[in-house]
This record gives sequence, structure tokens and C-alpha cells, in this order.
Amino acid sequence: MAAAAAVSISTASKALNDTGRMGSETRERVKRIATEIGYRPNALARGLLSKRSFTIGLLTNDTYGRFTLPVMAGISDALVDHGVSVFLCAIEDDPALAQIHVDAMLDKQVDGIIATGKRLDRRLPVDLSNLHVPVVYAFTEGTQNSVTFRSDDEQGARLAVEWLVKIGRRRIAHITGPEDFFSVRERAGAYHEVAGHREPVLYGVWSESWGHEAVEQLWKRSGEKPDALFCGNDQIARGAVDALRERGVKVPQDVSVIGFDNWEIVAAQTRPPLTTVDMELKELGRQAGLTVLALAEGRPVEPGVRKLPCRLIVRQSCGG
Amino acid sequence: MAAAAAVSISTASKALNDTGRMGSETRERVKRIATEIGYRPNALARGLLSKRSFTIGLLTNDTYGRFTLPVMAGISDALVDHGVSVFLCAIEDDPALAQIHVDAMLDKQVDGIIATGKRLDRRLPVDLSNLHVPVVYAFTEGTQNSVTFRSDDEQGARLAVEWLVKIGRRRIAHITGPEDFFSVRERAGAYHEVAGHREPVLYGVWSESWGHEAVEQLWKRSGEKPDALFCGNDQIARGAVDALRERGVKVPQDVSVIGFDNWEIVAAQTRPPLTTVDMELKELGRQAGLTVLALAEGRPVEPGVRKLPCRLIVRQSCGG
DNA sequence: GCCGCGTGAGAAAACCTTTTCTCACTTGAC
DNA sequence: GTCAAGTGAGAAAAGGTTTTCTCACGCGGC
Repeated sequence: MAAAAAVSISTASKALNDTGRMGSETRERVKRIATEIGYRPNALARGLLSKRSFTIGLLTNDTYGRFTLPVMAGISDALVDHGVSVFLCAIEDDPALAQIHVDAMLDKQVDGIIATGKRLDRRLPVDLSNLHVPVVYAFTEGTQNSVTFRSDDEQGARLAVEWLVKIGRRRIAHITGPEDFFSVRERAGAYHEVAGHREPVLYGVWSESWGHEAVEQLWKRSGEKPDALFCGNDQIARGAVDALRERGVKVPQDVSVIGFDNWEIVAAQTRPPLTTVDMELKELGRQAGLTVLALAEGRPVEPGVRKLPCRLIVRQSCGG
Repeated sequence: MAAAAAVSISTASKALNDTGRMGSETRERVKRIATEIGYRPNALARGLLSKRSFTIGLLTNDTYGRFTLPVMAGISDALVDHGVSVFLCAIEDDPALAQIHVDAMLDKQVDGIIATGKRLDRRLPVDLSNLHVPVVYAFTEGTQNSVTFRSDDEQGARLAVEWLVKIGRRRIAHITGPEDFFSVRERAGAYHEVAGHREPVLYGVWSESWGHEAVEQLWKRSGEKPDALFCGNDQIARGAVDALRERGVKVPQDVSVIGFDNWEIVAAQTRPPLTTVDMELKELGRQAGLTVLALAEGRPVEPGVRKLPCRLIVRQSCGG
């Protein structure tokens, strides 16, 4: 204890926290000695008293990290300035494991929990609705009266299709993932609104090979070919670009392609590099982090779903 | 406090922990009431007394998560059974940020720290050598007298090249990353030992386009072409496979290709799917986790570098 | 009938902070 | 010279748990 090294006991606390009444020279001396001996207050003891552990739990079922990592980076980024640390709990869709992690977090007196996933329209396999700590949902389905952050897929899709229209494309096809994904339906809806119904929507799976196959289907049909492809994610877009190259169709001269996700590793390595929609997941995480913090501190937060805008990342696959 | 609900104060503790002397019917009653009211001991208070927080810190500079995520999954997997939670601290090669995170972890009385990175031969930008908590290094360069876990890249490369030899390939080329990577040199060394010096090693960067370009170089040369490519990672392998396909060279009929990393997203989506070397990073994380735990509990652990064996994942890019 | 021992359960200290309360001493005013 | 006010600093409690210590009671043995 720093007090031992210096003078007293409770005086030390007041000196270090700039509280209480005391002579300025005493205060300075205590502070100096504290830094000299490298004193660090025990956060456990402090937390015991203040009921705040400066710790939050992050629950995710996204083992692969495609979506979680940027979200997490944002959360950490936002909270580190407030002295808050993050427990990472990967639960892999296992309800029992999830419960174990939640219990461990609660035991450790987390100030709040952020639940995140890999899909907007799925719940985590654990019920967080009646905890005595605040819960915020990020990129996963929340409960009634909760605060939920998600990307605005409709706006993102609109951004992409409007861009294609703006650069003069008229026959825009949409190759995307499984129709039971909420995001897929939202993006397809925006696509229809902006592009009209001149070209079909091809639903499939989230893989390069589907992108490849979808292009085969489109180009085998009679009639005019599309002059642009709006793809449901970057992997599909990449498969599509590869298929076009194999057919001798030039990207972006003959066909413009836009992806979704801005997954650097795919989008930037595609030839040509993909223009794509970024969901700004780091910003999403940042806001989620600040929101749990607000709730933990008792500041009021309006419940509901917050849709965060996407951003178009322009690379070379569009031309224009 | 459960005691209030039941009978006494310290008796409750003894009842729940199966310690002390007391009537079995009292013990049972306390336990029953505890579960009824959903009592959970406060880990902060417990940690304050026991000097064990059942918390460890994971420090990483791998923002992208390619290597860290499996390692982390392994750590979490190993420690969750022991009631240990993990603080994730992403530090992005920023020494100041790293120090902030380390300080926060120490304040929160972590029982130990695991440092992990994206490269075997680089240090994290923060000195962890004189902390009063145990430190274990995983997939990053450790300090003198520390415990360090790493993949055995030499053995992994040997596995790959021996496999190629076994299926009858004789002109095996090695396309890999920058020579200043320790892993690159180890893998190239093993390659030379097993394959001899009949084919060159092509050093480049960790990208698909380099794999693509390297194949161009190899096939433009006069003389016999390679009948197998051992690539330094899956991205290079993928670029190589794409280049071979464009040249009309059949994989695996004409040329066998092996990658490194078993990065599912690349290896499994390549056409044909890549045979590759898996570094077993999850197992590496698991062992690192158990090791900090051992150190935290005061059990002796031999310092030094532990090399963990890689495993060959056979898919379709090799034939044989 | 008395003493000692075993048994069950509570009291108290300790862990480390923060915060409130109290006390002693100084100083200024009348 | 006395009293009030003000100032500096320490004492003590609280937070929730574990552990050690103490105490009261009942029963068996002599």
C-alpha cells in the first residue's frame, strides 16, 4: 500500500483522487511517492465498492470473425479511453457454452453486455432479456425494448445500384445469397426500387462458386446480357468476375460489378479490385460500446433499432 | 446476501464451499435456498481475498484476426472449463495503446497474460518481461526465459513436400513470401532438404497476384516445367492455381499444388480445393492457455520454445 | 455429578479502496 | 483571553467473500 511508503492511509486515497481537504504539499508528496513506487490501485477493490467493474462482456457466435472482429475493434476502441476492458466470449451457437460464459461474466460483475453475431436476423442461443446489467445488440437480432445496432442494408444496396445507374448502366442483375436472410431481402428490395424489374434476382448461397454459376446462367439465356452485376457479397462478386473473365467479358468495360461487405481480403485481391459496399462495422461497434457505457452509467438511452449507413468503396470493377 | 435469506453469514460460505464443520441438514438447506434465490458469489470480492481474479489478458497485434482468432478460440476453449475469462486487447502495433491495455489488465489483477501476433519473428511493441504476472507467448517472438509456443513450420513444410514426392512428383517448385520472414526461411529450408535443389525458390509477397505472377515466370522459362508447386500460403497457392487454369494447365492432373495455412475461406473456395498445411493454431492456443493457468497457479513450467506439429489437410489440388 | 471433548455455528479479521465523520490544532475576531 | 470558524489529517465503515478463531452446548466417561 502506498500509504505505508508515505504517511497515512485514507489520506493517500484523497491525495491521489484529488478529493478531500489537505495541504497541497502533502498531496504532491503522496502523488510523487506513488509514482515512484509504481503504485496502482487495485481495480477489484475499487469495483467492489463502486459497483462498477469497468469491464464489459462481448458475446459472439461468429467464430470466423468476419463480422465480429471489426465490431470488436470498434467497441474496444471506444471503451479503452474510458478504462473499460472487454471480455471476449465466443460461443459457437452452443446454448450451454453461452450460458457458462454469461454466468462467468455476471460473476465477474460486468457493467454490461454486448451481443453480436454474424447475421442480423438471428438471435444468440441464450436469453439476455432479464439480466440486471444492460445489454446492447450489435449486428444480431435483439429483444423487445432493447437497443439494437445494425447496418442499413437497404441504404447500402441503394447506394450501389444508384451508382451503377449514375455511370450509365441499365441492365443491372442482382446475384445474392439465400432468400431467407433478412439482409438479402432488404438489399433485393432496394435493388428493385432503384433498378426496376428489368432483370431478375438470382438467389443462391454465399460462395464464389455460386457467383460463378450465376454468371453462367445469365449468359446462357437468350437476349441481351446484363451490363452490370450487383452482388450480395464480395465472394459472390469475385466468383462472378472470375466467370466473366473466363468468358472473355471485360470488367469493367463491358460489365460493371459491385460487391457487398468490403472484405478487404476478397475485394482487394480480385482482379480488378472490387467496388463494394462497406457496412462500417467498426463504427457500429464504437456506437454499441458507447451505448452500453451510457446505460451502465445510468444515462437514459432510447430503446429501438438504430440503422447505421453504409458507404460505397470505389475500386476498379465499375469503371464510370 | 444469501445469509440474510437463510440463517447466518459465514456459515453460508462454508456451506456453499463444502468447507468447515456443520450439520448436513443445515448445509443442504443453505444450498437449496442459495439456488432458489439465484445467489452468485461476487467474483470481485472473492478475487480480492484470494489474489486470483480468474481472468487473463490476451494481447494481440493481429487486427485482421487471421491467426489470432483460432489461437483465441483455443485459449478460451481451454480456460472456460477452469472459470477463467479472457480480456481481449487489440493493440495494432501502437506502443502507447499497448501500454494502456497492459496497465488496464494489471489494474484488473489478471492472473496472467498471453501475447500473440501475426508473425513468429516479431515482438509486440511492449515489454512484458518484468511484470509480476506470468506471461506466455503464442505465435510471436518471446523474451529470454519465457515460454513460447509456435508452429513447427519446418515440419509442416516437410510434410507437404514429402507428400508431393510420395505421389510421384519430381520437379517441385516453391513459391513463397518475403525472405525476411522466419517462417519463410524455415519452410524453404525444409523444402530444400526434401526436394533437393532442382527447382528454384521464388520469394515474393503474400498475395494472390504474386502466386499468379510466379507461375508466369516459371512457365515462361525454357526447359521442363514443374510438376508440383509448394506455396508459402493459401493465397499464393490460389493465385498460382488460377494462373495455371488460365494457361490450360490442369490441376491436379498436370501439376499438384499445396498451400500453407489452411485458411478455409481461401483453401476451400479455390477450384479445385487446396491441399494445404494446417498450423493447428487452435491447439496452440489451448496449450498456451493451459500454460498460463499453470504458471498462475504456481505450478512449475519449463521455459523455452515449444514447436507444435502441423497437419496436412488433403483436398483435391494434389491428386495422387 | 463433574470434567473434558466433540460438534455445530457464529464472530471477527483480512483483502484494498473510497468516503464520511471526527478530532485536534491554528488563526482571526471581539 | 476566549470563542468560533476553518483547516489538515486520521479513524472508521462499507463493499462481499473466505478463513480462522471462539463460544456454547450436549453427551459420554469416570
